[in-house]
Amino acid sequence: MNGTDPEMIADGRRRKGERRRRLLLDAVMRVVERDGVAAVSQRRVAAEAGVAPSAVTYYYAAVDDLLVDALTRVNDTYVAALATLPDDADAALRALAGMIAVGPERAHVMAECELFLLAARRPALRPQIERWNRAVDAFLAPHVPDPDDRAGVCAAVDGLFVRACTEPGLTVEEVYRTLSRLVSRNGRAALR
Amino acid sequence: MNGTDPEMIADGRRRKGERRRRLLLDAVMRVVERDGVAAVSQRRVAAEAGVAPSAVTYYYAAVDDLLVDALTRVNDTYVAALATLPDDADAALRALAGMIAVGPERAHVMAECELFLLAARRPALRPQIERWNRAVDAFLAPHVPDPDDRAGVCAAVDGLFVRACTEPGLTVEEVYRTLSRLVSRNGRAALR
DNA sequence: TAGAATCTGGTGCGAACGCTCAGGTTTATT
DNA sequence: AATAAACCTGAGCGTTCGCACCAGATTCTA
Repeated sequence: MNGTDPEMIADGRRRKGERRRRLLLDAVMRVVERDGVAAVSQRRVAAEAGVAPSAVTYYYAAVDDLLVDALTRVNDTYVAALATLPDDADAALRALAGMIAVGPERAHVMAECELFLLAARRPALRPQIERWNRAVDAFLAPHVPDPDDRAGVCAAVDGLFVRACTEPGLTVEEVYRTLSRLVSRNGRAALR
Repeated sequence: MNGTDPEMIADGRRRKGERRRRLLLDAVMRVVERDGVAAVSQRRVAAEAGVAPSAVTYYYAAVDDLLVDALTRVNDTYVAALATLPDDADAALRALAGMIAVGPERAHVMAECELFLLAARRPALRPQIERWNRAVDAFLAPHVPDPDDRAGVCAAVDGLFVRACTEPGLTVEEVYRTLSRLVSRNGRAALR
């Protein structure tokens, strides 16, 4: 994320502004979770955050910018999470599966997916996509050395994210099983 | 698709109606292609089809129904296309890659992707998702016999669809390469 | 303490939205 | 020719939307 840690800002005015920004972004996420990206509007977010509609305009010139910022933040958390997964292949895959198949907390997963589709149309989000792709690729690199093999596993990770959106009942066990199969077939163990 | 072939309907009135319905659905696809699912509205579709706004309401009680119908049709074409792919593994994968990486004609690919995300919220679209998943699974079954291995390849297919949306420059060659790698690693050839 | 920067909430405009409805046109049936 | 069914439309109602504008409150700097 481009945002500096709010607590590190000296100026108390700006600090309050940053806090306010977070309030709005959290509200956006709640709206996305409940009604989807399409339902995100200036007024609705304001109502969700308990704030005057004009406050949204104050911090974001257009609602579109708000959306971009919110989805960027979601991507941040995922990229960061990928970077801190354990080194051990099995443990890492299990953790990744846990990130994908999260029953009730689907909001972030769906937001990440909607980010992908949104990026297909909005150039402003393209860098986020590339960041995500690079992060997945880097995470898999140690376990699936061959780039061509890795491309398939990367695609599968994306596909599993989508499936997690469409199938709320998807379990961590299922995702883990699929992932570990893929890695064992395409990864180190399969190399001759 | 539930719709009967319009040309087979005896009643000229209904036939005209069916033609009209197609006109609207084509307009929807054009709007989706240009501005995304979010931009689909009664008035916009009507304008795109060169029809009075009330005409949309006449054929579809709510715009949501229009969207469901349009996306269902897209899914129809994909499911049908999957069913008629050649038996030969290599030829089939090449054809599938051609379905995914279609440069300018991305509209249908994106529509299929948006269908997936929409279905995450609308129960009316759930059956379409399951139909798609079954179709992919059935297509891959001869080439990737083991169900657990197949799950990974299925996920990768979905992921490649998403990637085709976010990367307009994705080539058929790249997709084919990835797919054939996956199948050779997970499929018949890899079995012991 | 003065002044600048930041924040806040209220009001309102123009546009687009979904949807209803009364009534007119076309086509099929009898 | 008469009746009915299906098709089609223009006008319009009520709602929501994004955004602009601005007066006043708050907060920091000097």
